[in-house]
Amino acid sequence: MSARETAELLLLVGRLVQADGYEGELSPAQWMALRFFARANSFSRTPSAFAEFQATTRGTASQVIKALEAGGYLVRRRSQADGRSVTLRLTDKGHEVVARDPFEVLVRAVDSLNAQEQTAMRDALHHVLTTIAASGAHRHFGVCQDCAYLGGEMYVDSTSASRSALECLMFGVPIEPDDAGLLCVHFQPKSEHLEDGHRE
Amino acid sequence: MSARETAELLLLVGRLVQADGYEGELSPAQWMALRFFARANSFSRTPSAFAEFQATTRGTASQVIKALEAGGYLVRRRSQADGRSVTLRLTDKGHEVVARDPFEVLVRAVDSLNAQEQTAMRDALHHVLTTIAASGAHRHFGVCQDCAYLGGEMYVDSTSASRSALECLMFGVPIEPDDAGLLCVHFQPKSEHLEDGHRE
DNA sequence: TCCAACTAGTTTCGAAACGAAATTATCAGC
DNA sequence: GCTGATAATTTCGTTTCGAAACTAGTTGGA
Repeated sequence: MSARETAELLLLVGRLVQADGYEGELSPAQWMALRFFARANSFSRTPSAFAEFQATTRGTASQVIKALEAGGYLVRRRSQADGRSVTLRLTDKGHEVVARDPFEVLVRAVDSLNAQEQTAMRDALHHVLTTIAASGAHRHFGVCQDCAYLGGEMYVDSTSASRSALECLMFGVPIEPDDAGLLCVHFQPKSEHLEDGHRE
Repeated sequence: MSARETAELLLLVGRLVQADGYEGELSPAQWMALRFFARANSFSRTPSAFAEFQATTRGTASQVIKALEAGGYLVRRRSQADGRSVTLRLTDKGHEVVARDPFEVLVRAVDSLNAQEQTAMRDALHHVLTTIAASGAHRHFGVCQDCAYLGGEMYVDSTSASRSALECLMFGVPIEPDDAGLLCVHFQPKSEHLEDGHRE
């Protein structure tokens, strides 16, 4: 009963923030895309990855990207490894704009919670998202730190960003320091229990 | 920094659930309307209230309602108190459908959290929603129990539904037992501090 | 080498959802 | 009755979306 109420609140918050996004230069979908490309690692800055992240089709994703490109927020570059593939990158203008995201209202609201509440909320959302992703056909994106394919040097302190030579076991390539904290399409949760383990 | 991540998770969960809503008989907007009219009290089952709840215009709300009415999910009745006003009610078919809401995935996901986590999440969402509502032009809906206009008999146990003769101080009318737990347009938070008070 | 199956991305199309503005009907105050 | 406000609806043009068709590059046999 209370679970239903909480779930409704969740949906409503998303709805309100999205509605706020309308009044401005970019549409809600465009904001989502810009946020995604700002937060995705080099493996994941592609139209397909964004489509999956957004639970939409590649066609729709393509249109959103085209609009952002036309507006000068994104630039594209063909992959030299795979001629079909395309990588998107934020321009300076794009970076300026994400800094003025209307979504900052939500960030500030979350920030006004105390540390314990923030941790509880993030962990709970994490759990909910994993559950939904498991039940549906959706993929759950994540960062290297929480990924099953993370290899190389051990790290001890889970709160500090890792900066030593880590390796992605999926591709056998070193993980760039800049990429370690960014979202990845190929993310694989270590395990259900481990994912929830760091809760106090 | 972590607040940003949490906020993104929040938005993403909303997006995923909405995407799930697409595959079926009803559109996401129609699902929202059906949920709203299932959970709103008798003061609030109007097109205008739904529009405000959804942060959309009355015109858009009107169209969604018309579609649901045509599908046999809602019935309308003119208010005898105010000839302009209209009250919507779910049909049996409407009730059947909300029970099979794709959004149930989210409810189950929230339900899989332990009691403490659920409470923490609901309180945190509550706080976030209030903050957003305060910063923007949006109104925050709520239930009689948390409302500044609640009068009449005292209640002690906040977890059990109140069943004695409560009164709405705004209209000076008794609150029907069925309405006490439902959302209300005229909801007014008691105070910022009291709202956050019942946290441990 | 050639060809079939596959994958990344794009385009097109029709169905919606949306906000804005105009419209109708009703109410409240004078 | 007259005026202004309010509840709801209608209309219109724009935007967004998913589905499906399409282009181009890749992969893996035979």
